[in-house]
Amino acid sequence: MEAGCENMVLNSFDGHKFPLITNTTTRHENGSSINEMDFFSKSNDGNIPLMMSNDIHVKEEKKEQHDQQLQLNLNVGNSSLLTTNRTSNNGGSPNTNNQTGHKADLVKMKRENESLRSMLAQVNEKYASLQRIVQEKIAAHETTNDMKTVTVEDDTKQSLLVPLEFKNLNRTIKIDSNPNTNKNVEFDSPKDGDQGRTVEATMRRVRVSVRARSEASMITDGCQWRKYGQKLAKGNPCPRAYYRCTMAVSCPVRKQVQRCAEDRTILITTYEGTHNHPLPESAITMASTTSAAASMLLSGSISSSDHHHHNYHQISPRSMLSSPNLTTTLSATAPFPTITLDLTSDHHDLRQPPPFHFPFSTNMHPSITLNSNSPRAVMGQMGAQPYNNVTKFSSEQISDQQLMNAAATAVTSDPQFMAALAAAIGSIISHGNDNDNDNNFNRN
DNA sequence: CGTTTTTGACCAGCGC
DNA sequence: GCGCTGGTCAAAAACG
Repeated sequence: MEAGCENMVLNSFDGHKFPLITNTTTRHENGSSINEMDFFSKSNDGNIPLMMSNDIHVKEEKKEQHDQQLQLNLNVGNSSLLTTNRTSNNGGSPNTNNQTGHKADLVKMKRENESLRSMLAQVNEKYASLQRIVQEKIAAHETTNDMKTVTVEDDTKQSLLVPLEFKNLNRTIKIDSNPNTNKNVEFDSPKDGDQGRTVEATMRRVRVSVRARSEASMITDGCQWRKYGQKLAKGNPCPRAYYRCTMAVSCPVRKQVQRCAEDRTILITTYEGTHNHPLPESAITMASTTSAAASMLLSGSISSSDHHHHNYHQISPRSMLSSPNLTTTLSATAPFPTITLDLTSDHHDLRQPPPFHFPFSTNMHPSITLNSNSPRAVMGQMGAQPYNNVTKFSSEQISDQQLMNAAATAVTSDPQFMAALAAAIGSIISHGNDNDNDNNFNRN
């Protein structure tokens, strides 16, 4: 990855509110304690990741208002609270009226709570159902795809340790050897027969970048890291720090942390490699998110209509992993294939976190019309130099129905894509389940 | 004293 | 082949 914001990409959570960013303290440079932004962590008393918020909106698109039961808006609780807090100070209402009003409010709140529980239960049911489908698809896929079991010798074991983490790299490598099957991911394809080594190398080379606004020097992702180097990269006055995972002796995962040259409030964290050890719960969200991103990159779920002229992809804004305003850009022309999750936005940073949106609302698919007319606009977002090979999905050109259809097709046609999504969603949902009675997500 | 960070040196890949 | 750059190593320093 070049200095600055090259290969960067995606954009997300625009227009949404994150909960207050929590800062944890971590021993760091110069041995001093530094602030560490923790947007994938849990609250003190709950398990909701910070990517979720006090204002949780799990909604389907407006077009699906007939399915009101899926709408989940925990803001209702706030309104109830406000109602409850009304007092007789204004106008001096009689106590009897107050008591009656309070009782009515309590009843109303109770009903709302029941309603919310019901909605949450339904969401959970749907999620479980989807997960079952995912598992069935994966099982079916694995039995029919003989290529899948050959190249990664420890695939099963690794899946147990780190579910779905870069799981389909083997497929990518295999398919790379067959230009007819997967042209859309063009990187580091092995040209010899040394697949064991190339699998390892490729697993290490696939990168997932996370851009987030933070004054902290590092984001907390649940893993333990040891700094092993620092460099001044060309074109960026901010040094790039190199960390390796120390949760296991031989864990190959590295990460680079650097501030964006164009906007130093943006922290760019680039992950590389696959953990070879069980992850703590607090690390699963980040791991799942990054692995989902990488899986999409490697599975070929993302593709361009013009493979030969566009190998830089931006999926926007309603793609994987999250809010309707998330955009994701893939770079296959960079030295390593890189997908960047951009958690920054012009109007909302992590100090004003957006509400969580159920990521299944829409999706993307290779059949989605591409718009390659505005590469410079994309690069403007990326804060990088103009890049010739940019393909941009234009959400404005795609109707919600098209997106939904595309999503359905993508999900049913690509089990690995489903698995990747399920991993990301699963971690979020499971955390949410653990905490459905507590909406205080703030830490400290 | 063990662990972590710092930082200059070293190495590999790439372009010219 | 040479220089540039990114990435890693490892000895020294710092820290708890």
